[in-house]
Amino acid sequence: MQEKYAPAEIERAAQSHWQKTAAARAVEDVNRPKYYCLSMFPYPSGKLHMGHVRNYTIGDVLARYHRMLGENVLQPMGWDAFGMPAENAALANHVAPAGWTYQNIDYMRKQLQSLGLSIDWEREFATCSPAYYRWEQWLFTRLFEKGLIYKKQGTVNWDPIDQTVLANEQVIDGRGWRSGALVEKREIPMYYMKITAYAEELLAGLDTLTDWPEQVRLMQKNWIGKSTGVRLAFPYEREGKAEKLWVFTTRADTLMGVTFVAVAAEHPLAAYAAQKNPELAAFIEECKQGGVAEADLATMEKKGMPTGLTVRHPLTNEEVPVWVGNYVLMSYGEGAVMAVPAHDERDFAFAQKYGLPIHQVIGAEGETFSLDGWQEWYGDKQKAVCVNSGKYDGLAYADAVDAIAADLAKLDLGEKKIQWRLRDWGISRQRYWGCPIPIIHCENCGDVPVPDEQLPVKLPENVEITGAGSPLARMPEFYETACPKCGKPARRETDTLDTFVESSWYFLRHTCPDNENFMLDERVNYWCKGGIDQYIGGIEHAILHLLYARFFTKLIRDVSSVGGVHIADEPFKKLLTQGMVVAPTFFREGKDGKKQWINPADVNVETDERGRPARATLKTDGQPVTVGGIEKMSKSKNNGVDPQSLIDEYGADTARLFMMFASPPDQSLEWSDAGVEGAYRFLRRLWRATHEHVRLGLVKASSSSADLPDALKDLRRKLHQTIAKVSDDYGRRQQFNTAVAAVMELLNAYDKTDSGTPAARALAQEILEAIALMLFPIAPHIGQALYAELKPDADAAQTAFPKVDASALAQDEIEWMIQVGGKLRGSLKIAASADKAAIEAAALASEAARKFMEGKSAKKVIVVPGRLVNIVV
RNA sequence: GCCGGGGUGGCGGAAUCGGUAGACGCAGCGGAUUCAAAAUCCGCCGCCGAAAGGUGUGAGGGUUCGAGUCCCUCCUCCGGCACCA
Repeated sequence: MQEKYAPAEIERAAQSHWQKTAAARAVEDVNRPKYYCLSMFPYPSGKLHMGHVRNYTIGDVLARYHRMLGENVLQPMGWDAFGMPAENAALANHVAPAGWTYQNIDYMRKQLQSLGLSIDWEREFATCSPAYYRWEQWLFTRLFEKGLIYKKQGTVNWDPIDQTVLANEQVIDGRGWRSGALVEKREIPMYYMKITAYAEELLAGLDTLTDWPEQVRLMQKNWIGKSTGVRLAFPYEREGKAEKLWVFTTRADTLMGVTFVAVAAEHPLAAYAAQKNPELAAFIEECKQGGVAEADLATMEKKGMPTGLTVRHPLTNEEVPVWVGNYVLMSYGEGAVMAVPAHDERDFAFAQKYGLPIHQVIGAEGETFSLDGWQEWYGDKQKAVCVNSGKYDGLAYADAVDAIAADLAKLDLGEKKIQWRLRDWGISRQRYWGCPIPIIHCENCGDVPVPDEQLPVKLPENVEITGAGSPLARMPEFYETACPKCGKPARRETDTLDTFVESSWYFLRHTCPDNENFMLDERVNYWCKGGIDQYIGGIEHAILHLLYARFFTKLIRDVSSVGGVHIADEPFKKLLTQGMVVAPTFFREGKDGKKQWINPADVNVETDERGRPARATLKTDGQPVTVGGIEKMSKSKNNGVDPQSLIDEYGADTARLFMMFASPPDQSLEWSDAGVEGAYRFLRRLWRATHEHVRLGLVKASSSSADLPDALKDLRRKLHQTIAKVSDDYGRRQQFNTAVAAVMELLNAYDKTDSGTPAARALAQEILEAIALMLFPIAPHIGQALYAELKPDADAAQTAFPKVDASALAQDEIEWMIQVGGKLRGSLKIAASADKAAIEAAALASEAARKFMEGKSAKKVIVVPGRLVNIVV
């Protein structure tokens, strides 16, 4: 055995050994329990960052651990290869998005392989390959035929200078990121997926996902947002004709307090009123300014203008003025709301601003209402009752809603209704680097799906990106085609699909990536039975990606033409949401006011007393740069830290070990390489300990504590406690930092114990073998190498995880903590066989108790089994 | 604005079901080894205090024999908000 730990050498050897033995190759085998372990696939942005290392190391730890438990493990990898960054890179560097993407994939694959991940690379694919997206197009046409995909108008961000649609990310402070122009909302036709048809099932399914973090289930529940309320109408006359203005409310009990109605700027009634009202038309035009992101809409100043129109209150027939409000969302409910300023914060602020009346209709007997305290009347639905509401006075929330809904129903002006916050999913993108939408527009036949035999609709790969509009719309050779139905000249759709579509089903395709005839085959039945056993990915995907993936799983299940395969209701049985790796951001503002983001590696940073970056200068010119926030590592903020230098300097095992040791996986982690040295030191120390043992000669490992002297008995107990702890941390808890700490403690204890006797050498053999195997999931190369030295004929990658010897855990004495009045005052060793009375007596007689009870008698003695005794005086 | 999560020594973090706060590691300090350095090894290390002891988990309040953990109010940071992925 080599004396020095040489990571580069042993990592090369281990990786070539695993390749030779096909250690990570997954083969269907119905006789073994399967374990499909999947990490969210990366976008090929160029280089790995620390978030990737964290994500894929966690996945590999679980995959390797479960292999050691004897399960048939599948751990695949792919590339989420369509997306905006490729087009941005194309613009900046005059390269084709396809070439840029494939280059990135090649580089990042090498980086992943250098980490020693036990991935079955035979199942790799990139979503930008026609072999993958043809099945996405195929599914699109099936869903289109079933009406689960349909066309309607949608609102997008429009850059009037670049004449192009912008993503929300490309709208900065209401302006286009490249042109600087004020962004406008614009309505265009788009395809939508009817996710709302599955709202009820997506909500109910959350209750079955017991191995998902509660946090994620809660966020999805709130996102789907089921609320029960009343859809009701305010009647009015328009040019002599009776019309109804519909609104939705969850607070029908406040209907008698309505003092105005507000409609969205895009509402037809607003447009009608604006015809004879230039001022209102100007206001509606103003509302079009700015982007469509909800965070911006919700935080902007609430503005409104009266339309001059009135509607009639459905129950009192009183006139109610109609306003246009910029805070009313056309996309939720009816695009119109009834306003009850006395009992809604937003309505109250609006009424105050524009001098609209405020009528209290909720209260409690004997209490009075003042404008300052209006919130008190809103909050508690349980206690509140109707007041100033005529026949509804005295009714509590639920009764009032029922009574009012019943009266509205009699008038044909309303009914109870379930309302969802969830909206249908707009999947059209006016972009090039995505999956072409397989539709042909024919003047005679309308929107015709591309027939199966014409799939895939291939995306031309050699194109020039100009930043203005979609290149496909300028390529007659792409869009000029014939109608599949009537054969007349027709125009191919030039929009592409939202890239979330690719990531909504890739996990199924990994089971059968080579099938050229079907989207999926029976292999999916094996690997995905009961769902993918473990899914690992960033918490930032808690809602959108995970919801869309759940939705797609149900869609594919329900498309009967995907024959012979049985898809589970839910795709991911167990979910581990990784916390983000965050890092400080730095930037300089260019002459045009645009931010140029600078990588943390390129600046020198001064920190304040709280350790946060306060000032920074660019290394190349020594001049200051602006310090931004601490944010998740991303390409757009250029704050990703490349792990390659870490791997080059210390090896993959140290990088992996440090990443796992730095913090629990679900917690966000502010990147710092302080402490990498400690991980490396630990591996070196372990190497040295093993080398010393091997030098003295291999022996048979001990297997019992029966004849060991006390010191060795204690050490062997520590070993088996550690095996129990590490198994629990890998398996149930999925918390790897504490598993590493436990192994470190074991090595510390091992180092402190004398090792001369044959019994000690046998125990050393047992301990070192166990450490090599326990560390194998996290640091597989050194685990492989050390185990081979300790057991020359064995292969760690083919060896079971160490088992706990329960008899080694037995203890003669237990140390009890002694508390007096809840404060720790001492400790006491008592025989493990002592009963409760004996423990109480011993505690009361202890020196700590005597000293701190000050002669008072014990009022109560609390014994917490195996832990402490609290004497209450 | 809305939804979700976090805040514990100089730093990363531990404390798993309400029961020893600070495991493990980093940094620091003192020592050994060395011609010297690196590496390694030993010891110390929340704060106040000479000690006894007191105090301490973002702030304030509460429940409990006992609270980092449960409840209420607030501050602050991070993620998501439907076209970043």
